[in-house]
Amino acid sequence: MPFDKVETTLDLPALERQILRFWEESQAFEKLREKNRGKPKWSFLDGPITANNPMGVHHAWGRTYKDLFQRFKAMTGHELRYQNGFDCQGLWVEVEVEKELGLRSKQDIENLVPGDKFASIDRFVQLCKQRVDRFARIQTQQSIRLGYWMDWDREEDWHKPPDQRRSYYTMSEENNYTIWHFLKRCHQRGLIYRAYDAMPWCPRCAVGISQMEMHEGYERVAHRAVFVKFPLRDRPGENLLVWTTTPWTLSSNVACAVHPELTYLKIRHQDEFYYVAKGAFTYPRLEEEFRRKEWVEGVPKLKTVEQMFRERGGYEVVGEVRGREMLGWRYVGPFDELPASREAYGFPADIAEVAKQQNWSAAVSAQEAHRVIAWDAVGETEGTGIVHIAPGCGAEDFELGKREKLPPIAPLDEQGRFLQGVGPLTGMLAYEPALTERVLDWLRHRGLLVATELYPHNYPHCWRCKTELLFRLVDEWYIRMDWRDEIMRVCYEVTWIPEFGLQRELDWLRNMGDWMISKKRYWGLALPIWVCEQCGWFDVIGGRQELRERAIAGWEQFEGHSPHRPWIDLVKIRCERCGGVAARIPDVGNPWLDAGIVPFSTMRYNTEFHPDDPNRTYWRTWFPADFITECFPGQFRNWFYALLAMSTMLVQRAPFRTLLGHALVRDQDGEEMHKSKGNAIPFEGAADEGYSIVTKDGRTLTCPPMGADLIRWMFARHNPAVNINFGPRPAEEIRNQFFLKLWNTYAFFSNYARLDRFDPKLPPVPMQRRTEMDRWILSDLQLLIQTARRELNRYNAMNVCLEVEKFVDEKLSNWYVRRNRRRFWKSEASEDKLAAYQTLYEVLLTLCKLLAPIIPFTTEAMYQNLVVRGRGIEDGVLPFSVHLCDYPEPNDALVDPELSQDMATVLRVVSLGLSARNAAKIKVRQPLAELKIQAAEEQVRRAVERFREPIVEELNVKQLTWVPVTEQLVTYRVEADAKQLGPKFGAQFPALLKVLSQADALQHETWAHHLRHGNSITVDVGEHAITLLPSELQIVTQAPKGWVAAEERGITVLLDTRIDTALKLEGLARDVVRHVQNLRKQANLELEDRIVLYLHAQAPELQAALQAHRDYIGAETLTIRWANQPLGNNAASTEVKLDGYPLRIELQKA
RNA sequence: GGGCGCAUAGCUCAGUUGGUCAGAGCGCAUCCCUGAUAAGGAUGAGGUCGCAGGUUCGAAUCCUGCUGCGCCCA
Repeated sequence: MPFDKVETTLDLPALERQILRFWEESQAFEKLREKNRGKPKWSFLDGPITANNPMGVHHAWGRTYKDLFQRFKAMTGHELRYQNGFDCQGLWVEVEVEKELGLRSKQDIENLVPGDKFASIDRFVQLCKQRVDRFARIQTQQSIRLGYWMDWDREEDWHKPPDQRRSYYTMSEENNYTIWHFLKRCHQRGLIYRAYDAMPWCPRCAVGISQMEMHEGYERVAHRAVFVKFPLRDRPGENLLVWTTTPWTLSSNVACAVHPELTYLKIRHQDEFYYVAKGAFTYPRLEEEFRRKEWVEGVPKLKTVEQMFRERGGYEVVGEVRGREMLGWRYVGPFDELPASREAYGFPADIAEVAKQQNWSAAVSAQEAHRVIAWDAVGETEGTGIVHIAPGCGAEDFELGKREKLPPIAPLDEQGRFLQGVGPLTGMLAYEPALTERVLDWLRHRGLLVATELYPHNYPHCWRCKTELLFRLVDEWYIRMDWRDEIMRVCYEVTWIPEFGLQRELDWLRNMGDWMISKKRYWGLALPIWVCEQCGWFDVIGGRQELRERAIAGWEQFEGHSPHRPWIDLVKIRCERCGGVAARIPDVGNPWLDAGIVPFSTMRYNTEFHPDDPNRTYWRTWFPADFITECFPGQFRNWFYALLAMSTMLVQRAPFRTLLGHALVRDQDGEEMHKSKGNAIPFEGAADEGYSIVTKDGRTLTCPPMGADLIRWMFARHNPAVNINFGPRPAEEIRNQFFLKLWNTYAFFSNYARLDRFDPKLPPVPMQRRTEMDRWILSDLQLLIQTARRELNRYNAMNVCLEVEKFVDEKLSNWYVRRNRRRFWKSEASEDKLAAYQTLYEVLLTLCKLLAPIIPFTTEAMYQNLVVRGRGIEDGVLPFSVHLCDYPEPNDALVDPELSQDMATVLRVVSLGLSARNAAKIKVRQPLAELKIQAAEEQVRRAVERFREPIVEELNVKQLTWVPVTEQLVTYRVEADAKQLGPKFGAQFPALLKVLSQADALQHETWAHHLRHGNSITVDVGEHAITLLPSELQIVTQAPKGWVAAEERGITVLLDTRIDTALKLEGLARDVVRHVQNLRKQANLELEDRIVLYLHAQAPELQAALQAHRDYIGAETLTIRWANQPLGNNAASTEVKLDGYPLRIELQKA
């Protein structure tokens, strides 16, 4: 069974496609599951990926970890679940479906089937499900391409409902009903409540935006800001000067706030008086931003308030008043004549009703309530220091309103359109420019408008559709989180990687508000809250069975549908308070509920769905998960939070034991990846198809595919706590630095083993009869196995990869193979050659298994050749795939610490020798007579004696001499650092130099000795004794004439640089060999081809070299016949120059 | 304003029981190799390990304060 020939040009994507077919045909994954069935369990819980778009390359980071640790656990003999998860429900899917259909509003959605809201919602929800299915399929294919082994859905599975598929889907019935169970538990503890708040609202999506979502949508825009006067009621001719960037909210003004401790100016301007904060009056607003160009194109610099008054005819400061003295002043609001300002408890009526019930407001209208109130948050750096308060149009305003018992005016419907009762604004959209103009007209007509300006600021936009947000007073449902201490306790059960994860999670838990769980949308968890329209009673339903039992209407129509809108909305239950009919609230749920329940919903916790396992045996087996891993930014308040909160509520335990968080993927220059910037990399592009990116300087760069293994390695070798800079440049680096070295070492082995018909099944050469080099590489290999096992068990892939890179590069490729090439090249079979093959074979095979979890394709390809082709598995001893192998165990008998240490020393000595050659500018091909080595440590001597031969060969010297420390090898001189000492001593410096240069050798040695021990020296210059610091002097090593020295950390080497004729000729011969080899290659000869060679030179020196080293040249170049005459036209030929002398080379295959 | 994290060579980053740890890669310089070849190798220059204190025989590593940056929260 010969080994296959291995090409040294590695086409990773092509190789991977081949391996994917092999796995598919050989059922490798299924065989692996069979192999591990019944073994100890290792429970991995997949965080669901949002099935809304194709995966980007950034998803591959987490998925690399997921796969590699699962594979590692499989190879160490564990049974796993291999269940992937898809996140299905939520606004993000809705928005994409809307885009596809060209829908612009909720009205459009509800009119998908014209005139039939129920059918429209049904259709929309179906389309959302279909989109999820579409992208779940795509992501499945992509994940398979990454080499991610999971129990993926197959063709037949896609036709089944989500509950019956292999992956889990958060839209499944079991998932939704299990959340109901959780919410019911919350309700039983009295934690579910409904509350009103003035919250950010997207008028296009007609939905509330949570604080967290709002952070994602800030953009700098310029708004028309207005200065408006509010006439004071009991002070004729006097006005408050108010400023706002949202003129539409003036329609809902109820109060004005001042800071009680600020000083306010009273200003006379055109026979009227204005109040404005003293600091605000002259404050250079946004000057810093203007200077830093954090600005909006085309917007002029802002004026100070003072400047505006001056431009409008001047002003005069006539007095000062403290904010606290202004409290309670009553004023006339700009829209007081409209009905909305005249309703007691506020506007519109339903809000007023709530305000009355909840005691937010006194029994007054906005018009009656107008007054100056105190607020500590009022500042002087924007506006006028007098803040207009509209409790129906801002979160802080709403809080203030409740404190002051002010009636809220909430003038907008859910699309941001003004309701009836707001006069000329009625029917207009709050965010349309025409509305602002109408407000300005209204103010102008009444003489209230003092000035307008364009004001640039960061304003929140909808994170999905980019529409500017408004603030609306709406009711939402919440889970009260006053049981946060319970969750915090549970956090300590978890091993957090990185460790600071615990602190972050605790910090979030300490500071988070109540959990808003409702969204006024269509596609998502149907919140199981039924409300009585008569009396306001509500209850939470805990599952399908309970709903069926309590349904008084609609169950028949609903039955057979998943618990989604609109069907679930048909089911009514009995109000237990008044006996009326309770209907489900139309809201859908927060998607983090969907993802947070999965430790229960995917593990047969819900006995309604698993009547065959009433004691939850399965759940007890797999809960809690041993391991989860996700991208951490954001997840401390999202998935991790939801998991911990829900599990704490249900079972008072953490649902996972270890959490590995990783940071973000950036482009190769450290910039955030964005499709619009052109620097984002699609997954297929990186893995398989090639891709292009736009670089920092705007050029488009077309890049070849990396292959999945290269992607995986780049992620695996990175520190998970730090953002990764990902792109073609680092990919190329890693490819050359690691992949090609591993691959070419493997190719080297395979190709020679093939020629030699090496049989891996031969009895092993005993260790005592292997070379020290063999035993060394095997020893270090055991240490590598130890490291890999230890670090993977700690979920630290980076340490494994970095150690492996070092091993492959420094030890295996650049030392072991390089030093041992000739053992493989020898033509005769010998025990030494067999030992070399067996050693390298074991190293490569072990590396295969060691790395199989990280780079499953490359290692499989290597394994197929090394084992299946090269050894044969027909005896059934060895598995047919590397992934069915056991993970390597270190063999302590092969560990030899002394040997490892000695080899490390040898590498240092060689490096020193090369340094010396470099200093002498003599290339390694030129042999030299002698190398002397000196060191104090006995261990160095042992190492040098032990590895005399490789050192001699590597440094190409004829003789290696050990020199005891008692013998003087080099001399030291001390030289002044003129840059430091010149300025220090000035005119004295030349004298100092003279003293140093005239001191004798012994004196210099003594000084050097002191300095080397970090001590200062004292020098007499004229009549002064000068103290010199080690940093001010340099120690110069001086070698004897004809020698060159190098020294480092207690080891000194001395190289004889004198080249006599014999050495010269040998050097020339080596050059000849090199040129012949070059020509062989040009002639496309195979490694093993024998040749006829013709060499011709005129120069006597060259002739002498050819003659003296004829046998050597012949042996090196596989020459079996020497030609005395030129070989003619069929031969490959060339003319080269050696040391300036021409040499003619001709050769042909023998 | 509070929390968390980061700060090591021009760039990107390794460096956990505090003791040859001052490192790697890229870039740069000089050179080598030319059967790993649209690769590879060697050598070299380059850092007060953010700043200031403290603990210790000894600190890049532990503690405190400060500065700067990032993220989160208010």
